[in-house]
Amino acid sequence: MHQNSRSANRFLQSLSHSDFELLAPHLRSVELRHAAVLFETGGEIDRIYCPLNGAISLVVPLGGGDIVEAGMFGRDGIVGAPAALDSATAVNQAVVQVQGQASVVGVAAIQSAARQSASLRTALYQYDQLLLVQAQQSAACNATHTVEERLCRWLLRSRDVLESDFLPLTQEFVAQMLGVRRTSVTLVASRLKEAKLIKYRRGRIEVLDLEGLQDSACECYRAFKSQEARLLGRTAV
Amino acid sequence: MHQNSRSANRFLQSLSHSDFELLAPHLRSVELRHAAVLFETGGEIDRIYCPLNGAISLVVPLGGGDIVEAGMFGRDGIVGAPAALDSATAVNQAVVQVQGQASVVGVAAIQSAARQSASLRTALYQYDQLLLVQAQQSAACNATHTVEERLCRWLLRSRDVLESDFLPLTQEFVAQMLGVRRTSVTLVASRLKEAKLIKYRRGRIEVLDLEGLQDSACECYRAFKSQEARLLGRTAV
DNA sequence: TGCGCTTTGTTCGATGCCCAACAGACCGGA
DNA sequence: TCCGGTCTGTTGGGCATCGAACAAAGCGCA
Repeated sequence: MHQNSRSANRFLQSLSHSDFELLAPHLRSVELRHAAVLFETGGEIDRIYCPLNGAISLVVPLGGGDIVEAGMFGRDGIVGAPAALDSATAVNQAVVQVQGQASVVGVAAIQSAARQSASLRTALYQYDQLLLVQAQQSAACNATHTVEERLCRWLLRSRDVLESDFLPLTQEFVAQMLGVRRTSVTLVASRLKEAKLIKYRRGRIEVLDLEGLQDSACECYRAFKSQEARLLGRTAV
Repeated sequence: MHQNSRSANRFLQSLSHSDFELLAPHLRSVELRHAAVLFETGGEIDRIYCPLNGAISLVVPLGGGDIVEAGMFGRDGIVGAPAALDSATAVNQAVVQVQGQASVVGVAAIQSAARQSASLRTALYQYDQLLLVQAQQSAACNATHTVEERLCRWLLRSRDVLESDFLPLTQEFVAQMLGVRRTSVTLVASRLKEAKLIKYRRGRIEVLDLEGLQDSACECYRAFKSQEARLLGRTAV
């Protein structure tokens, strides 16, 4: 039943046969509904999410209701790794950015599996490192780059996560993730549209010119990709 | 010989007797010289640093030579935890912000110890989480808060790390960490000086009014402290 | 087909920060 | 005591983004 989830999620895919067998009996399917909050900052993480499609953002809530994104994962990763490696308390909020399905494993099962397998722990830890990479690259990017560069970076990353040129997102939502005004996004987006890099209408953004977008993005996009390749490109220790 | 290092560094302090004994034979002392680079992004981490005093910044290098800080640790933490938990490759650059001493453990010894002790792994992992907390809070902060708020937050954090109101730092250096112009720091700093929150001269900043600084800082400072307290306040699993 | 809500577009003044250049002050070393 | 380099102060123009308010258009739903 969950063999197909293994081929859909990169984390499950990367596991050795024996590590996968530790988790397989405990895998369940859940729907990721848009805007659903999977866990809260300081709250308990009750399960680990292995998205099969869609996207999950990890965000920092700020006083005043604003939130800013620190990183995102889709089928290229997992969400909730700390539940397996430590206590099950979240240091951020997880929000469904684009609806989809995920395979999940309850916290008790994943902790028990992690206790048994060092290679599973390493695999989990790599995705935690990958979130750190995103968060710190965002910190640098948000401090120094323009809204246009940051928007391009973010669209490119979303495209990679969703593995589709078609991004079901509103400008309002994007603005929140970037920590800028919605009108700034509208302004920049219309420039990108005019340059034929993207097109969009009411909650649907579509990437038209991948190379062009990359040229307009800051180095942060490539920086993340190269770190991702390095981290996942080999199994460690 | 290294019993005193145990009392000086909070990580070593927090370890159980048996975990500490795993590391004790391998502890060595090193000097942390100002501006020394302990490891590079993508480079090997050859040892874990447990500062006894001074401060180490974890930074993201950007093309063009700029760097932006993602987090910092002093005797309140450790630097290089990933070396023990995964392959020994760094996802960021570690730079000595304020000179001092550190106890260090070579990568082979720490990996071997981590393989033997789950509680040691958990302890190491907590400091990795703490870096994530700093990085993602910085991402949010850099996106939405003013230079004044960010400077105050940063000074407060430095003060906590150094456990001193006296911060041996130049405005140029601070500006780099925050990802802003040096002249912006000068401008804001002189306002803080006028308000009698700080005083300074050529590379020496001194906190005069702690409460006042906290009032001028954004919520991000308190947000980090509360997460730190939560993460370290109890031993997990 | 039409209504209403959501999303996007546009204006415009305000402002915070950039950017570059230079002046002045401090401090250590000769 | 003077000199040179590092650090801080100051200027002023320019631009990106904010902030708030309102207009227009698209889409779902009845």
